[in-house]
Amino acid sequence: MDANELIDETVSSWGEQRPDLDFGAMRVALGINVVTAQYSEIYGDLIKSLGITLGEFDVLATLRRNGKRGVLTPKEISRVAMISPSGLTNRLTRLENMGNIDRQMDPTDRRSSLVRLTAKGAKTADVAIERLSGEMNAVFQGLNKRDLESFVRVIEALLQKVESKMSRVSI
Amino acid sequence: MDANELIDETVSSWGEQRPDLDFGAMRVALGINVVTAQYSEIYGDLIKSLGITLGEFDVLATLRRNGKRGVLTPKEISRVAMISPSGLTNRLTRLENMGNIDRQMDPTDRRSSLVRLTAKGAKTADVAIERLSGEMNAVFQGLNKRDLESFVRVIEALLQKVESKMSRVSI
DNA sequence: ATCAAACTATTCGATGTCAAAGTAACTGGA
DNA sequence: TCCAGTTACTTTGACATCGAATAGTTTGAT
Repeated sequence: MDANELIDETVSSWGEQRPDLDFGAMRVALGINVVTAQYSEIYGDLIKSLGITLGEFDVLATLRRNGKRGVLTPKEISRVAMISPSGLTNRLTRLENMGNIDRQMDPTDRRSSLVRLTAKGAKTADVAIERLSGEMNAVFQGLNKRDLESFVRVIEALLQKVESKMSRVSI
Repeated sequence: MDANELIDETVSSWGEQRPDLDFGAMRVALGINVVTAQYSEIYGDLIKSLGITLGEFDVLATLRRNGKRGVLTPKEISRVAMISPSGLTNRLTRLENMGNIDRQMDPTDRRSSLVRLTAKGAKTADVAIERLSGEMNAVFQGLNKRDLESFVRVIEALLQKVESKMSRVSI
């Protein structure tokens, strides 16, 4: 039984148990969930061989997008990586111990610090983004062009509906 | 800055840093990720008031789809809920302590057990699915019909590409 | 009938996350 | 200048999850 069948079975059994409810949107919502979960696992495995997790890559990628020696404050990183302050501290500590980043005092604000990619960290980020972009292109290759355009429109519309709170955007 | 702009900025900054790579698929992939993360949070908050998490609801829903007094073995639950055996044991223990399920010996296989919804658990599942299906319908309401059909086709195509390993399907 | 292999659920240890409290530093109005 | 409020990061404690190891049970080959 493949994923689509399992989703169909889930939705239809709900329809039997609760005929008073409308499960029209549920098939789509479940589909998105499963697709995301599956590909997150694939992407995670892809960079696991580099010795980092997807969450740690979020941080490296956010820095790398700021330049080969990207420098940002933890505050700026947490904004786009959507992680709690305590979670970010732990990620930064791990990445620092691995030698992928270093932390320096911020001369203009002693509460803050400056997080900077090391040469090793930049290399890690570059290899990871090469693999990820390649995998992503492979995933969407061969899909109907018109359908894909509609797909993007729907995603954008859904995003506008929740634009209030921001979330994970790195990679 | 809304979600779409943030994604655009992410992709375009990657394009500047790595002009040798193709980030065509990345905008779509990031969009799906963000949409899923956002709505998972919304759905999670929705049922938090019932005193359970989204993962615990996965279990209750899997049982409830099997009837008002749904009975399944942990093995069967873990198959569709995509959770490790140890993680499921913990979820079942929590749900049992809350009085949402009970566990009995399986008379036909003494290695296994039978997990059954209590009346309270069935009620919890019913209230939760009412809220969730309502919220899901609201989310997709007002979207272009043709685009939505294309959207579903793309989701199904993506699912077929990963049909090997199965994942979270409950709800 | 016996026994090795497979299976089911649980326990244990480690990991990663968050919320809340804590520490230190900055800011601006009186 | 003073100091209350805000901000930035870290620490702490609680918790959910996973992988590996474990205990008991069933299955199947001989």
